Amino acid sequence: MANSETADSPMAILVDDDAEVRDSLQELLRSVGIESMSFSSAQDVLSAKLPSRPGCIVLDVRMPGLSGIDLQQLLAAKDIQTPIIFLTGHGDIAMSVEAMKAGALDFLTKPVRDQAFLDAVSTAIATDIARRAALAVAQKNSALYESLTPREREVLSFVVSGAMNKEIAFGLGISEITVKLHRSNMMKKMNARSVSHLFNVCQSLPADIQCRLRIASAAGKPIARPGARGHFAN
Amino acid sequence: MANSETADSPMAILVDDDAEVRDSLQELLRSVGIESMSFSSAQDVLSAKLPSRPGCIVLDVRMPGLSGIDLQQLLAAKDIQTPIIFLTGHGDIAMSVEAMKAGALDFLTKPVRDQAFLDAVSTAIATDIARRAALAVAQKNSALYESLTPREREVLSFVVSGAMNKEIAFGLGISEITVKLHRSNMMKKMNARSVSHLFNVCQSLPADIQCRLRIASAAGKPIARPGARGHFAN
DNA sequence: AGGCAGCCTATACCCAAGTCTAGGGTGCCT
DNA sequence: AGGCACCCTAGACTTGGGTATAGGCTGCCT
Repeated sequence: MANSETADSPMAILVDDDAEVRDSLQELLRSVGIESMSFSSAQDVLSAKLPSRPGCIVLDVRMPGLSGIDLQQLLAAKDIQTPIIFLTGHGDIAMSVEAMKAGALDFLTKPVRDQAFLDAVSTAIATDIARRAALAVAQKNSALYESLTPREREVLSFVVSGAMNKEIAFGLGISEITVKLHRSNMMKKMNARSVSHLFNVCQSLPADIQCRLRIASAAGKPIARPGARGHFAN
Repeated sequence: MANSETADSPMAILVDDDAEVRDSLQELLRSVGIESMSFSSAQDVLSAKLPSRPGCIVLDVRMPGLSGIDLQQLLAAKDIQTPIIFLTGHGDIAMSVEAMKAGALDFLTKPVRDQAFLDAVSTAIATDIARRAALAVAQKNSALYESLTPREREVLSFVVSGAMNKEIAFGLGISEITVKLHRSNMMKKMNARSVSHLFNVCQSLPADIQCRLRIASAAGKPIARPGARGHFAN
């Protein structure tokens, strides 16, 4: 039926060693219009090229070879953050708690009520759509940041920390006018019209870059300061 | 032993209907220098005045009257966000998953290994310390925000959205010079030296206030704009 | 050797932001 | 009626940020 949309329609990934389970779940998902693909082992998932579509991964825990829990960790190590739902007949509390702490979105037990399963999958897909949207923004902005020269990045650090041009100039040991140049170029590259916009762009930047920003700007210390520069005092 | 420190030392709260369990856990915690108080029912916790110290709540699930799960929800409703650890002999996977989804930090089963219990409590306490630190900052900044007049709050919204004074003036239907006045007063009250600092202050503001900011500033739209004002173009 | 990117500097000018002073209006509380 | 908080406005001025133009330096690639 619905097959023409290989684009961005959600895709559930089922991993279970029991073919019967896979088929019935796929059928169930198809009945509500959710496409799915299935694997019979964790290894198959790792070696397969997963589609870059919003979706979720439904994992059995006990399988020959790698367990579902193992796969969860391996996927995390590969930085694959597609939401994971566990679905198992052989689990215990400790296992479910570990899985949840490791970021699983849900942990269902077989036999599962159809509606409970569909709800979990829907929630997971919605989560993934939101996650991917945020990721897309982060990557776009990350590319902007990468286009900056070293100097421009230093200036950026100072700017987001609230330093004035003259402070930046002092901090970098260059003239204020040069700071203006770098700053101006940086703002253009970051596609920011004002400091506020710059902040918004920086906000949705990968965590590692944000760290670099804060560390670098530690020199330019902001925060408080009662009678700083004849401004507020008086 | 350690009793003189009623100040900010951590305090675990144990809730279990079994006096023997309570006593042995308290003893265990005392052995590693963690103070604790215990309750025999969920009702007692709700009616008691909980100490405002960093800590965690250790909850049995099955108790006469309100269950641990019930108590978790009631505490959440009362906006008490002290980390919760479940410790139960009568749980199932569904229950543990629901508890974890509802924000529980851990879900242990009796009999519990001493070390596992202590680890969970330590982690929870550390979490709470961090949470409370963040909360303290949020409350301080929230107080700053509350001290603003309605006009100043409107101006703040525009400022964080990157609007220029003249845009703010147009948006509010007042003169640019009045905007400067409000803006200046607002910056002083918010204890911010620059737009960047203002942003940092706003960042650590309660979520509800941040919402108000964004909604209000939706009028002043930021983002992109190729040839906006003769600046970049040319 | 020439071209290019990145870095630094300078002068000059414009505009946006912030301050100071000095007013006028409203509504609320005592 | 006076005091106060909040809101609005104006003119004159200072400072900070941004642009344009114009130049010199290094190092890398072709």
